[in-house]
Parts: sequence; structure tokens; C-alpha cells
Amino acid sequence: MPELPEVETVARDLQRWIAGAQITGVEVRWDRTIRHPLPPERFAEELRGSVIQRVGRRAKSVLIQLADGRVMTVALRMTGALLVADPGTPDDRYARVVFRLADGRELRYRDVRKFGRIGLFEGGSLRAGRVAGRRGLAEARRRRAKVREAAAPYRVGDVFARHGPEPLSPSFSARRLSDRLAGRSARLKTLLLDQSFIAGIGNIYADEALWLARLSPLRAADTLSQAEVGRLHRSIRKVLRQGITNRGASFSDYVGADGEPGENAERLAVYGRTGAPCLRCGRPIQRLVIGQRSTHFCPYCQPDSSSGEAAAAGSRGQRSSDR
DNA sequence: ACGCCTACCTGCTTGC
DNA sequence: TGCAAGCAGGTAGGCG
Repeated sequence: MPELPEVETVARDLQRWIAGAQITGVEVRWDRTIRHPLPPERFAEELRGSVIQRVGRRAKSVLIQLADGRVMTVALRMTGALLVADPGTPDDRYARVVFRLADGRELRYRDVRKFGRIGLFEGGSLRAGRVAGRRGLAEARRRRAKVREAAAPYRVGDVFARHGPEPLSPSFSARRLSDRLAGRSARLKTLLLDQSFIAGIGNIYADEALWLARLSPLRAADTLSQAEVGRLHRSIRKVLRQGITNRGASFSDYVGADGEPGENAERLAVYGRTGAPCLRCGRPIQRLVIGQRSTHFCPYCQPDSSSGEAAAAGSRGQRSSDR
């Protein structure tokens, strides 16, 4: 399941391989892949002849910027993949949208489970229409309804209006994280998965970041000390960067644009390791369900001190190696 | 604000 | 072996 590091890997590959390419034809094989409000036929028509200028990423979406200023957004969701196929490559029964390029190659959007969505929008700043964190969701919905009513062009900024900050951006400081956590009583795990709280983190990296920060996924967000917020901030960035370095974690059927799986799955500390020894203390990793999501953690290294206090776990031996 | 539910999909694993 | 149920999870939308 592609999260920030996986999507970043795909975007970087595509930037190298298809920047400058011209789209000569588009075949939509599963209509619902094309995001409302553009009907699939219009989508194909609109793209014919377009030149791909640059490929980037926002949240978990690949952004394909066209030379005329428009932006194609590709949300891979669960099983989506963007693959560059050389001429003669056998067809793929799971290719939902095929972009034919002028040089004979194809850019294929493959998606076994059909959850992913591709949209085409007017360009402009990604920050246009940005709504401040907490109220993001409801306000962004109202705003989009307004845009629809007025038949105004959808801008790519509207698509991401409800998304939270990019965790790897220089402006995402520990201070900023601290401000966003303040007054939030939700569990840490739930918040890390909330795209309007912070963009790009999914189930794998949420569990990894919490393990590295030695924080319980059940912990109420507004009970963290400054030191704990600092640890969380560093951990989030560290696990995401490591993910990018290793070209992503391949679980399910994630592959990069080269069709190769990433190497990060082998380096995960807790995700998918239920019952296996914790890499820090050797006790078995446990699994529980939080907010309908499977959650992996070490109950010993990540004690839930919401009700008790950190001191209880902190003062009891085994901690001399802290620091 | 928050938690919980359902829908969207299909392939894989599990249990009988 | 075959078949059905259960599971995986990112996101949108709805309800209390």
C-alpha cells in the first residue's frame, strides 16, 4: 500500500523517465478510475497531445504537471501503480488507464482493486484554498461544493485543500507538530492516519514512527510532553526518509515505476511482525485494532501512559540505555 | 472533535 | 479439491 515514501519513489522514477514525453492517446478501461467531475471520454480527449513537463508528489498523490499548466493527479490508494512499459511489453489485465507516449512507450496505470483515482485539474499554487488544519475537512467540502455550483474550474489546490502539512517539508517543525497536537484528544495512531492532520502517512509508517518514538498508539495526542513531541517529530521524519532511501516498503503489490519492489519491508521494526521479538527489548510485538486499522507495537517499549504517567514506566530499570 | 460504520474492490488465506 | 467466508486497508461520506 503506497504511502509517502512509495509515492515519492514512483514520482522520482517518472520524473527521470517521462518528463518531456508527449501523450498521443489515452485509453480508459475502467471509467471510475477517472475522478469526477470530468467524464472519462473528456479526460482522454483533454489529454491528447499534452506534454509532460514535471512529475512530483503531494501527500500520497503523484502530480503529473503538463506543459500547459494543468496537473494530472494520481491517487494510488491501495493497489495502484504507475508503470512505464517499453514497446512490445505484453498487455496487463489490470491496467485501468493506458497513456500512449509519442516515442512508443506506454505509461500504464495498473490497479488490481480499482480504488485509485486519476484527476485532471487547472494548475496554480498547491496552497491555494488551503484551510487551516483543524476545521479542514468540513470547510474544504463546503468550498468544493461552492466551486461546483459556480462551475468554476477545479484547481489542483482545491484537491489538496483539506490535507495537512508535508512531514518532510522544512516548515514542518517540532513546534508546528506540537501546535497541531494541542487540544486534540484523539489517539496518536488515529491522528497520524488522518490526512488532514498530517499528509502522507499510512498504516505502515504510523506504526513504525510510534515504535521508534516509544509512544503508545493509544496515547491521547494532547498528553505528550515536549520531549515526547520532539521524539515523535524526529521519528516520523526518520522512518519516512528511510523508506525513500530503500525505495519503499513492498507489502501487498506495491512496485516502483520500474516494476521492482522496494526494499524497505525487510527493515520494518513492527509492521507485520506480530509475535516476533521487538528489536529493542526482545519481547513479542503485539497487534490490536485501533480505528478499524491493525496496529503493531511493543507494549513494553510503548507503554500507554495516558492514564498513569511516563514516570511509572520510565523509572523502572532497563532504561539506563536511554539517551 | 471524535469514534464508529459502510462502501468501494479483488486476490489471497483460512477453514470446512 | 472446491467453495465460501474472512481479511487486507486508503479514503469518502454518514451518523451519533
